[in-house]
Amino acid sequence: MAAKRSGAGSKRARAAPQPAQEVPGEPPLSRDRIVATALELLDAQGLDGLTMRRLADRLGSGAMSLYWHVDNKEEVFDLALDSVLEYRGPPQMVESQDWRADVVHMLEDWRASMLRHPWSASLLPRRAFGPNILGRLELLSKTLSRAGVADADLNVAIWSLWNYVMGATITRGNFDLSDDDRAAAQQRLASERYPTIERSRLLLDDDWDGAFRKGLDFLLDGLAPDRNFGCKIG
Amino acid sequence: MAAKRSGAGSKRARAAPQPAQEVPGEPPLSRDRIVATALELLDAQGLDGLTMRRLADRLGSGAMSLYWHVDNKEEVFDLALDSVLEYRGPPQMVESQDWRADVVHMLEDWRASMLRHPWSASLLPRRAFGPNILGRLELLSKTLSRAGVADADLNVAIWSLWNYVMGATITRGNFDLSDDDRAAAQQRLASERYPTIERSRLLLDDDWDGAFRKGLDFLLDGLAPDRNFGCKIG
DNA sequence: AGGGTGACTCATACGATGTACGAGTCATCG
DNA sequence: CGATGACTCGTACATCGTATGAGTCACCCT
Repeated sequence: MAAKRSGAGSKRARAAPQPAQEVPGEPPLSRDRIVATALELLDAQGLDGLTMRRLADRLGSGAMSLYWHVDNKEEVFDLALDSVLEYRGPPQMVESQDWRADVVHMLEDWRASMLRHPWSASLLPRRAFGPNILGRLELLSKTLSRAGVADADLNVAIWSLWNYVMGATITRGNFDLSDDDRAAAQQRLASERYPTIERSRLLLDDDWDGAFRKGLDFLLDGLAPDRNFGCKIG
Repeated sequence: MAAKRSGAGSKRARAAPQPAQEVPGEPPLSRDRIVATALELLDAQGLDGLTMRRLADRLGSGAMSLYWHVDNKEEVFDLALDSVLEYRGPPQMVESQDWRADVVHMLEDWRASMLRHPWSASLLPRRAFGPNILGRLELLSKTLSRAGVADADLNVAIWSLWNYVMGATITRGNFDLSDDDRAAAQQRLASERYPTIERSRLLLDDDWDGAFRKGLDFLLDGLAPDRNFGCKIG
């Protein structure tokens, strides 16, 4: 019985009449504490490292207690992911002159936030859009719109940037762990018929940040509404 | 004991002296049959639908028998993924005039191959590069290189395209299942502070293919070595 | 004062999963 | 005929997510 499952989330409510006396043990369980601890665990042990039992242990509680605050493990993932994506945007970009720099900054911050927690990249492609993602998309939209992108092109622009950032981040997030793997793979190339990528040392290229930035520039060149920005010096 | 784990894969060898007499039951277990059946299962039931026991059942064998042909479940995923990415390239593109059309065709085929098996998108970002992926990357490299992309820019170009295709495919693959989810999410936008993406109906936009193509065009505009291709009429 | 209510915790248990282990079958070759 | 090695598979184990329902305790109403 109990309240459980009222509306969308799971419980909550009740103002704050906590008796304040459990100084010795642990503070009371709460959604926020669960999410914070899940983050720790994920950072320390990766995606598979997060289990409800381990999480509960770290919180000093029984495994099943978590389910009062959270519907299921999926929700823990969703919350952890969204918490990674929190954006403390530029304090005042109300009327920035350089929309392009703003966009680049936003997207680089986005990517950096996720790379700080490598598990988050593999987690992102899930249907739940948390408020923080939506916030980022909103800000991006607003910026592009204000920069002069026609409404008809807005969605294409946003999805293109999204795709690019997502792909770059996911790829990067799943790659840097395997340094010798990459070397091994690259070696395998030599013995078979992949001459071009073998020669360009594609799998060994380490300048992820630079490549991200350059590719983003290309994309923005294409998307730029002001076309004389679109033609770089070449 | 047994051979198990010799070199890289697991066994193989032995020419073909099969006695040919099990016509009634099932053909003998084999790596290929395992992968093919795994594909069926994945297509039918999704990522979580694939379990070693179910796979074995479908093959008419015991669960543990699989492990003779395959190291572990991970390897089944890797093989299934690579099999999805098989590329029957354009028969003769030895000296195609229109490299750009070639690239677009390759990338659209890539995306389409994965979308035909929606589970594959979430699976791709793993460190193992199968031969088919490498083959696609090689072909892409060769095409770009032949089109005049400088060696120094090759890797950036490839990774940019990779990122874009990956992001687009993963996003799409995880989205089309949730049609009302998207409607619900879009509705949620209205009640909160996301005016721009609410107005552009970002989450309801259904023209994935068109958006993919347009964004790709933008990217290629940026990447094009021939810069007068880079400036569209716009 | 006493009983009820609802918020919260947790022990136990269930059904699944991946796979280690080792015994089994059988064709082949010495 | 005995050995070898390819291959199959029953059993068992640890671990997982979570359903169920009993337990604790603060609070409110009468």
